Amino acid sequence: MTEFLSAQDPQQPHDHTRCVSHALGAAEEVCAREGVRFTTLRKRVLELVWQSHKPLGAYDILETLSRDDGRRAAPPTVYRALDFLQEQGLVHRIASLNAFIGCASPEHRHEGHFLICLSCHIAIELDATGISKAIADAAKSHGFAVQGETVEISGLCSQCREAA
Amino acid sequence: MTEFLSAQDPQQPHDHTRCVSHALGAAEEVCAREGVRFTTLRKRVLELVWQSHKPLGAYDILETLSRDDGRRAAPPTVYRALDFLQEQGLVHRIASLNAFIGCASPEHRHEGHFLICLSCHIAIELDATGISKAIADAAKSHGFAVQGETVEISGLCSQCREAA
DNA sequence: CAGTAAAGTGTTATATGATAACAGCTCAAA
DNA sequence: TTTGAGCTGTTATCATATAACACTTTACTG
Repeated sequence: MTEFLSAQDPQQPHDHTRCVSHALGAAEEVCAREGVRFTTLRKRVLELVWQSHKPLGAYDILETLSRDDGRRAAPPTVYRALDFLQEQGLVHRIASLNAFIGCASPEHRHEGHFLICLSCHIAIELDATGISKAIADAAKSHGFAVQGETVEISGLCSQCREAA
Repeated sequence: MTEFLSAQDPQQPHDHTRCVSHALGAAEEVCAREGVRFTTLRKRVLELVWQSHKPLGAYDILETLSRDDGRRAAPPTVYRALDFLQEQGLVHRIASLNAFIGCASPEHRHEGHFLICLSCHIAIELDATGISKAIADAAKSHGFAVQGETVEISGLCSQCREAA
C-alpha cells in the first residue's frame, strides 16, 4: 500500500523537521526540473503548509504570514502561492475542508487520496492504487474520461480509535 | 454497475418530469418512514435541486425561490432545507463544487460517488461497489474507521467526448 | 378543544473562503 | 543596462455558509 509515499507514517511520533526539510528539498528539485521559480514567498507558504500533517486553511496561512513574518499579506498573496504549489504538485487541496496539505511525494504527479481524522484532524495521504483502479473501471463503464479525482475519506484514525 | 440506481441514464434524453416525480414520491416515503416532516419548503427545495441533473448551488436555489415563488427567502432558509434533505439522504453535497444534487435512490442510505463532467456539468451518481471496497481496504490497512466518503471524479462524459 | 412544547421558518448580521483588477516590483535574458 | 515577463502588493468585491434570536406552525397532551 505504501509504494511511493515515504515510509514515514505521519501518525507515529517522528522528527517532523525532517518532513519539512524533505518537502522543501523535493520542492527545490521539482521547481528546478520544471524551470519555475521557487520564490521566498512560495517557499515560506509551503513551509507553513508543512508545519503539521493537518490540512491548513488559506486564512490560517495568511495570519501566520502576517504575524510571524511581518509581511503585509492579503488573501491573493496566499492564494497565488497556493495555486502555484498545487500546479507543481507540491500541495493538495482538500475540497471537503477548504484546506491545503503538503504532498509527500511530489516527484511524480498524482491525485491525492486522503484519510482524514474527524478527531485529531490528521490527513493521511494514500497510495491507493486499488482506489484509482476502481475509479478507472467505473469511469470506463460510463465512457467517462477521468481528469481529476477527489477522494477524501473521513472517520477516525487508529490512534483516536484506541484513545476512544 | 447499476445495481440500485434507477436504470435511467441521466445522460440520455428522457422525460425528466418522471425523474422529478419519482424523486418527490420517494422523498414522501422516506419522510413518512422516518417520521419527519416533508414541508412545503423542503419539497420545493428538493424539486428545485431536481430541476436538472446538474449540481445546483444554494444561492441558485435561493434566487429561484425568491423570484419564482415570491417567497421571501434568506440563505438560512435554503441551507436548513438542504441540511434536512441531506440528513434524510435525499440530496448529496458535492464538496468540490459547493453544490447539491438529488439522490437517485434515497430508499437506502449511502455515500454518493460521482462522475462530474467539466464540459456539460452533469453529475452521474455511481453505484461503485468497487470503489467502496477499495476504500474499505485502504482504510483497513491503516486501522482507520470510515465514517464518510467524498468521491468526486471530474472529467468528460461520453457525450461531451463525442462532441469534441 | 385549548394549552403547550417542539419543530420549523423568517430575519438580520456576520463569518469564512476565494477572486478580479490594476499598480508596482524583481529578476533573468538579451 | 534595458526590457519584459513573471511575481507580489493592494483594494475591492464576490461567493458560500452560519450564528442568534424572533415568530409561526404543528402535533401532542390533558
